[in-house]
Amino acid sequence: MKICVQSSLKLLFVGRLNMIEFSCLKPKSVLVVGGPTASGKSDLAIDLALRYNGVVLNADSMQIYKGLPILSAAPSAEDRAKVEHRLYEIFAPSQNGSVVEWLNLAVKEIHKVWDEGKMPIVVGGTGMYLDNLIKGVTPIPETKAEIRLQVSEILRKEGLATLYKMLQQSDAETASRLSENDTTRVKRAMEVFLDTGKKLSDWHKLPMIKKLPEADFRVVKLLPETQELDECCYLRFEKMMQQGALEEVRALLGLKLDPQLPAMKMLGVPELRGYLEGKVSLEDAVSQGKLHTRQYAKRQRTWFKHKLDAEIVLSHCYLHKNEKVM
RNA sequence: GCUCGGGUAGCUCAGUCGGUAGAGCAGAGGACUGAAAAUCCUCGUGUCGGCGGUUCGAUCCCGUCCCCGAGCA
Repeated sequence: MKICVQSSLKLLFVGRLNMIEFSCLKPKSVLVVGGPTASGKSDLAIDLALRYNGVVLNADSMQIYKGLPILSAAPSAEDRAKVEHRLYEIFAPSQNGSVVEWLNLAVKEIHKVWDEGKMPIVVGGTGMYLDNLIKGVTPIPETKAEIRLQVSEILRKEGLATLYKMLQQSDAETASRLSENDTTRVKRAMEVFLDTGKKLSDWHKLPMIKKLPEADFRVVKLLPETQELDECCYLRFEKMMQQGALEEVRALLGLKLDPQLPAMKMLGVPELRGYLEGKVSLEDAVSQGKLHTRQYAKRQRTWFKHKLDAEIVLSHCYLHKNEKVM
């Protein structure tokens, strides 16, 4: 009988598949690929799928939407022909997805892939999604739509300062943890309190619930140095422009969606929209798009660096031989 | 050539009724528990265009020179 010892951290200096080896995979293993945008994780996922008889599952909060295949870097027909991809482009851009919605779908798909005798390969740049999948979620019930609306109204009429004061009174612990400028989190904390009658800080003291307690997560993360990552981001945005990103945004604007929707905030959309509406030159729009892409990549890099434990860390972008950086 | 604006942080600009200066953006690092490609936190010395003058003290006032923009010739 073979004795399995999970390898400790492997540091790879060249992003080539022949150096990536997962030993002792089990029937309930899940390969996880995390890393910043443009680091080549989708290609890595495909190569892993080819090698381990896998199905690629999306863990990216933007690639889940339809309508922006170029800007979201959705898998191409060619990629889909190589290996099966699931959970891509399944929500309308008018929808507002969430971590838990994704998580429920992902859990279902992972079970299906296991049942098919294949290896689920979860890949994405949304750290929080991977975190919730691997470490679990706090058991807070879904807040009611009317509560969320109520909080939005307070925010709109009274402002964030008022909302923050309310939070200080109802949940001082969370309030002190948050910045008074953090709209997203102050809102969320207030919604939870009003809906459940229980403080968010108390909810957080409960044990996390793992949706896949039986899963053996095997993680590889890409962590290229900033300079290399920047180059990858620039190239990627240029490629998107060549592929017709502008037309894609034009079509999206035709839908007249609420600009607050996640799909409307996708990198490149606000920038190219500025050009299409005659507010900035194309050159400026593109350089802003590149800039925001690399700023985003930096944020993701920070997340993955500190929050995603991995047994394999790649210190370069994962590129195929015909692609070159710089 | 003349007149009027300007020349201040990598960029755009504010300001100092004379006591050596500060915002936004960019940049660096960080956070992140149901919008996360979201949201947020921390970090600001630069010959204040050059040279003179006035002054205890000039980036600020005066002179002069250089550069940019607009107008007039």
